[in-house]
Amino acid sequence: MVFPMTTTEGTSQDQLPFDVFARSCPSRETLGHITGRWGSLTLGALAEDTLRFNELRRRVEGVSEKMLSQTLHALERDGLVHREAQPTNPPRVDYRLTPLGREVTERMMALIHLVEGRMAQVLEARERYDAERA
Amino acid sequence: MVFPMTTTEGTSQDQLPFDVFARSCPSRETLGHITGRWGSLTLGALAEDTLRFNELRRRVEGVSEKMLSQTLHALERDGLVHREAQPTNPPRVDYRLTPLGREVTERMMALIHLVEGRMAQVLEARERYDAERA
DNA sequence: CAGTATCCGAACGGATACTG
DNA sequence: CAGTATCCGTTCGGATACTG
Repeated sequence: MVFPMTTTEGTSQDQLPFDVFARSCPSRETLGHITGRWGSLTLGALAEDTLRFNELRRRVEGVSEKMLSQTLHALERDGLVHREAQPTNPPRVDYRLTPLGREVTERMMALIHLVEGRMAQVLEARERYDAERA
Repeated sequence: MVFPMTTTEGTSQDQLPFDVFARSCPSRETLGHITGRWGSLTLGALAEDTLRFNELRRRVEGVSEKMLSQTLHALERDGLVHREAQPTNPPRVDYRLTPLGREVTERMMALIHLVEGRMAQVLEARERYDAERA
């Protein structure tokens, strides 16, 4: 299957042109940016607020400058995050979700909240699993 | 903050005991298994069907035996996937989602479908981004 | 403040060979 | 078929130092 680099308007095929299960579909890369170790947390941190670089660093505990920078670049390039630099001194840069980013983050937060809410169950499952092969 | 290793029933605190934004909250690890490179696709593959090991390998294009095995173990330990081995020859092992796994996968698929449906927009954003610094 | 550049160890992950 | 074991290159990612 070939993945179009432009929109598919004008075509009338029923099957979706993008499929994350396909090895080289670009949607897999974008899903990677969103679900990656720092991607999901960065989007989540921006879910409620516009934040500055170091505010993000504090909110996403454990992320390094390098990784946060990389993550933001990837999300900005994919059109999920908007970067706005004020030409002041000291510099001030605000990051916020784009409309597309908000859609994506809504679903990601639904997943995150479910996981947080079911962690007790997960920890029980782990104990059972570990006990069975002890 | 200390994360409880048991359920929190009986407490009446308003704040959630688990928080993925906290550096050492175990929910971050589980979210990692779910959103990891192969975790999301493995769950997605099991969304509709019970599948055998090699069926999964074919469905999740590009995954190696090693990674699929690791991924399934992690998901099984977290109580998201159930493994059922028939003691036949040749061996037959079926993997299917647990009820918890189905809840998680529902949300993950909502995210995946959104991303697939918005990829044209993402690719446009990338072209704009790349053009601006060419 | 908001990053970039470099170094370097750790973890990821693919290929291959092997086992029950 | 359903895995495990090993090798080994690639990438991830943290610490540190530096720039505008």
